Amino acid sequence: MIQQLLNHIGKSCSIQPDNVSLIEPFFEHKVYKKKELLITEGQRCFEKYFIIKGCVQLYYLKQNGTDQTIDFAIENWWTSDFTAFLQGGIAQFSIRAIEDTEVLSISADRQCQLLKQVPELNAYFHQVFQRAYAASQMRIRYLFEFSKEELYLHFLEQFPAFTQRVPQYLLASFLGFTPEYLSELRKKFLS
Amino acid sequence: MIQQLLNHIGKSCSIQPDNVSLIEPFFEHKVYKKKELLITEGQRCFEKYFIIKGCVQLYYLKQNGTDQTIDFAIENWWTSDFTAFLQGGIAQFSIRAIEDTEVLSISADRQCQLLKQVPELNAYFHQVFQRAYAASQMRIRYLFEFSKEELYLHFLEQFPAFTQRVPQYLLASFLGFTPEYLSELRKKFLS
DNA sequence: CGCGACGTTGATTTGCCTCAACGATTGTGG
DNA sequence: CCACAATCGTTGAGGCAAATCAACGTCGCG
Repeated sequence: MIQQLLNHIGKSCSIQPDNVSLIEPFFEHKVYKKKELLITEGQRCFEKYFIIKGCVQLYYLKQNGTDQTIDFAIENWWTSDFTAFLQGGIAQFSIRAIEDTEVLSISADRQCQLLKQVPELNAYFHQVFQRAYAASQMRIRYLFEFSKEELYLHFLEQFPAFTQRVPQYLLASFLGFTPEYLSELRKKFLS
Repeated sequence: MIQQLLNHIGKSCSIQPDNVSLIEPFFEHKVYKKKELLITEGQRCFEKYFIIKGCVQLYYLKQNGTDQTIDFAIENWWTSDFTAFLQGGIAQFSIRAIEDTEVLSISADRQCQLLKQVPELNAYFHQVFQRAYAASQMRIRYLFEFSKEELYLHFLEQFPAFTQRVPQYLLASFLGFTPEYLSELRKKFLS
């Protein structure tokens, strides 16, 4: 469990074996059922989450009452409302488990202590966030570059496995259009 | 010059005084005239840039031949095509100076060496990218949440200074719509 | 079985783009 | 210092992608 996180860390930086046992107690193991919320828009958010198993959705509520999904996170990804996490402030997003999900969570405070004790981990998080930011730049590019139809086809191509994993209406919410329009597209490209 | 970067670093982590002189030679000071390119879509990109002075635009070329701006960067921001930077690959974006601009640049290789010698800097970059990623999450939110009209008004409100600094057509390109439509909006809200 | 979640279909509307043409402003070489 | 070109901004007509709204299948679950 913690081992999975350690493996992931090990890819970016090497930690002294005697630090391994040091790291574990900083994290809290949490389990969520499908549809449960990890954090809620409008409430304080102190924590970030490393997904051990499952899948979650980062989203906010639109004026019309439907969700807009910003991002999905699956095994070995970090997720949170990072603006709130950084400032210890009010979350602008919610995070919901869309499958039964296990995470390791850590609060900003405890992360701060952890990094003092095991500063090598900064190299790990540097990597994690540089990659996340790079992916985000590309995401923004695609949002501008592609029509909704192209966004859909591009997603199918890049993440065919994901299509099995999430229901249609979540896909639509992630890509930023209505389930009705997705339905139209599926009819057009039925295979 | 290097001092400006050191100041910025100093806000996130403390470096040993004897490391200060160590850091400088890893960076290259470069100067660009308005409209010059720092990196070019389709060519290799090895470097990232810390803006000392000026303003640059990260963008790509759309099919219709116009630019789509992904991001601006000004004093004390890092910019690059990070996907290419991380993989030493082909850039999918160009970066253009939109004012006369001075930067400190560092290649991925040299950054790697630097981080070996001054590992404290990982804490700095961890901060930088976590913040950048947080901002990117919010950017994506706004792209979904707001109509073009709202995007425009929201930008005016959040970055009034910027409006003086960049021409209208760049603003339109950043917000993702046509100069013609921006013109319509300006007429509507002329103050 | 009956209810709620999910998906589909079609009619109508609209936000924004495209294209084309025309002022205004800037800058550059003669 | 002017002339001419290029850059930048505006205006209007016409068109389309995608949203909205409403209604109807369909499946899984209590």
